[in-house]
Amino acid sequence: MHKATLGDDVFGRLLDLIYSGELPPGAELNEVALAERFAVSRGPVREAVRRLQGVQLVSRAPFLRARVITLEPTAVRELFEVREALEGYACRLAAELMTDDEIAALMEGLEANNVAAGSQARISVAAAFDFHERVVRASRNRRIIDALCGDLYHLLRLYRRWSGAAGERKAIAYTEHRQILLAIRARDADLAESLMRSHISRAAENLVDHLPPPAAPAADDRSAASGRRRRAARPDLHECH
Amino acid sequence: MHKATLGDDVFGRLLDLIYSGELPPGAELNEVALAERFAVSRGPVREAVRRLQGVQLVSRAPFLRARVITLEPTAVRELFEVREALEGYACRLAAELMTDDEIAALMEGLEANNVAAGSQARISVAAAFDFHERVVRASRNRRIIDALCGDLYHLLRLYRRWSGAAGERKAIAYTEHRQILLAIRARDADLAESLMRSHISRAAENLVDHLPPPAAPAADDRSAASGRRRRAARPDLHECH
DNA sequence: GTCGGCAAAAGTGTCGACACTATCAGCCGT
DNA sequence: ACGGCTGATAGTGTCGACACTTTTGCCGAC
Repeated sequence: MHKATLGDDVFGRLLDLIYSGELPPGAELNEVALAERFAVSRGPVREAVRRLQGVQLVSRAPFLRARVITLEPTAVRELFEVREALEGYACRLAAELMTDDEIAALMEGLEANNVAAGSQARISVAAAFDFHERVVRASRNRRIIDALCGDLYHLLRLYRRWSGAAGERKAIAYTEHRQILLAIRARDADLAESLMRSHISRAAENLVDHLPPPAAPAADDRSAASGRRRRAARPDLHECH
Repeated sequence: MHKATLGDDVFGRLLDLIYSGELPPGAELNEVALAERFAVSRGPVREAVRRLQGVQLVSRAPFLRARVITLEPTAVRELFEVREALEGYACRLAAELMTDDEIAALMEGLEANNVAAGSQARISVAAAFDFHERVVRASRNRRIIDALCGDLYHLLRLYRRWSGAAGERKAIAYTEHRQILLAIRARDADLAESLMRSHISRAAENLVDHLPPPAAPAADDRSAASGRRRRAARPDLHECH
């Protein structure tokens, strides 16, 4: 069937490199180096980089080197405003369109995860993703789903990866998620949208407060380009939005 | 400075072909044919087509031919829902962020255009675009601005190009625009967002009602691929959203 | 006459080489 | 010594050719 093309493969691998921190924010993407590394020609690499540019994970000008985006607080704010608008609206649609069965299933998953959260915080995070994703998909709007679960989701992961936001929001998130779901079950679209917006807004504040120092422009760390350094302090710490 | 690259050039030219109707919805984009036509190699054409895919103006699977998107009513609805969410939010931000001077200037432009609309309907449309664009830009959110004035704007133009929506909304639009602007001036963010949403929602209904028949799958018109036919009935009729 | 398989054609994916542009080091003049 | 200029260098943009996939048209079997 759809035999995966090399470009798609390289795209995924570059995403992994970015998520893993091997390509930290601000790192430059050298087409030939990447092509060598992945043992492919420059064509697929080019295409993958262009796609990353389309997702706004890398910034690029015509003849200049492509760079992984930096984590400016302004950009974080703008990203979360878009999430507020889009995911809030998706939540409204969900309140109008979800079937009772879907709501019940989501509620069940939320509760089941909450009891498990005490011992294993990790799976709580995964479930938080799951909650947001399921609400978004319930909007039945392919364009919104693609935007939130595709492009914006990548950026979100990147920001979370590099933010030192602590886990205190994990506990709060459950409560907020539950309130949102209750509003959906009550078919109160206005309330559901409002709650989702507040939820995301608070997550944004939490995240921006824990952003790393603005990439201290001291010229000491001049080695971020092609090497494989800067191991992640906490290799896989995610945070609840 | 930024010497335009061939890929950018081809991208723009393809946009023109799509807008002009020479590449109608559903037409397939042949890379070699386009490369010949533009007197460039397949590389730039490939890149341009990929960018069009990123903007969702063409749909494409790995080894299949790229096609200009079709105008399904569902897709129109989804597009306008995104506009409702995003542009409504932008309107809220505008109500909070616009300076009094900006508001006064926009009001002035709106009024000036209204008096001119009686004689020349064409410029009224351009001004409607201008109104929406200026409100969006007032959101100060680069991500929202890029989305609405970039990707989604292209789609909007395409839909309007192929919809037979009549001009009765032009008159109504002025009133609605004015109400929105009054809400902004009153710094009533909730009202401004709500009004903008209603405005866009009504425009969506108007547009979807006038969509062309769902590309009647009768096999009579098998000639839509590479030639240059199907002249526009009304070469440049735009419609107010 | 219709259906299924097969081979040619059309089209996209990938590659390596060449052309053009930006960056940086060193040189010259002041 | 400092600033501007000029090469060399690294990197991206473009090209034409080849490999792989899908589609299409044809042929024979049922």
